Amino acid sequence: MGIFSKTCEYGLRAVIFIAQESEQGKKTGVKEIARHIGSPEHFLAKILQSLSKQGLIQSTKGPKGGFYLPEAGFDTSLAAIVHAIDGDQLFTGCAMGLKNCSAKNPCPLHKEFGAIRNDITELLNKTTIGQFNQELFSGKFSLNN
Amino acid sequence: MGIFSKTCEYGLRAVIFIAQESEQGKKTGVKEIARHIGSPEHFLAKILQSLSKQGLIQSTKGPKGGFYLPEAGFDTSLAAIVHAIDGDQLFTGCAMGLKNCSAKNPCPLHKEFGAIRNDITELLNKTTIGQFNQELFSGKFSLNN
DNA sequence: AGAATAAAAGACCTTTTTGTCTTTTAATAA
DNA sequence: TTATTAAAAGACAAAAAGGTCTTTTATTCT
Repeated sequence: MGIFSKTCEYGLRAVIFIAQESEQGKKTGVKEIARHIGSPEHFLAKILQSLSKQGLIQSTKGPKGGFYLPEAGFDTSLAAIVHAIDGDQLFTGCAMGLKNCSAKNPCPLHKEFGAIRNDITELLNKTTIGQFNQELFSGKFSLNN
Repeated sequence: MGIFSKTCEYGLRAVIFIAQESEQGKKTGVKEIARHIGSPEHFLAKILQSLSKQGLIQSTKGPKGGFYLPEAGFDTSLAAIVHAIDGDQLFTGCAMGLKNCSAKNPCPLHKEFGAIRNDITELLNKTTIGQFNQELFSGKFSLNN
């Protein structure tokens, strides 16, 4: 597996896509989102329901309904999404899986991986959901295979 | 989940421990290794069998048998262990799970995560299995909870 | 040679992750 | 107010990861 779980990969791609649609005032249904990001439809529905319950995206039911980002949502960090789906393992866990690993009781990789973890955290914190819209519109960035 | 699979976490801890024992000319049985690194015994046995089959560690059966590192084994990189257990996903996979992600067809995180992946790869490549013995002996580093 | 030891091999089980399907609830529009 | 639409909810299933147990094979020591 990669850095993120599959669930998280789908979640990130979906929310970034939703941001793009939302910028044009559109709400988007699961079916269309799934098609655009290349994910299983019903599985994605679950993920989006969870993100919605956690307030990271919004939704309305019925005709003309779908998922969308509220104003403030564009500034949500990728870290918030990752945290909401994968928890804080990536941000705080020991690379070697030791529960009591710390500066006082370090695993052999504690220091070096700490630096890398900081880089990852920093990147995910500073990167917002809405910041890719331009490149996505122009086709420079891709969200599907 | 963390950066590595649980299997890989156990594998890394075990091989580093085996290196420490091997430096003193000792062979070590699964039972003792499992106890020292805090892993399930039979599960670890599978992992070590696999690493042994791949030539990263060695073993002999019977009384006075056990796992050990041959001379050259001390210079094996952590990357080699990770690769043997988790494959190359960590080193080459797209953060967002896109199969066709590349410089020509990048996902939104392609460039930034590429840099982080390079750091991880570099660290794992330059770090050898044998280089922690001193600190492990002195109790500065820990492999168990 | 025979007993004891320890890895190798493989069957099997449990939990988590990933994925599918159906029913219910809420919103809209005719 | 009824039909339609789309998310919410939840049951279910498949696959992968994680873990356990037993049998077989190789080695050593007596």
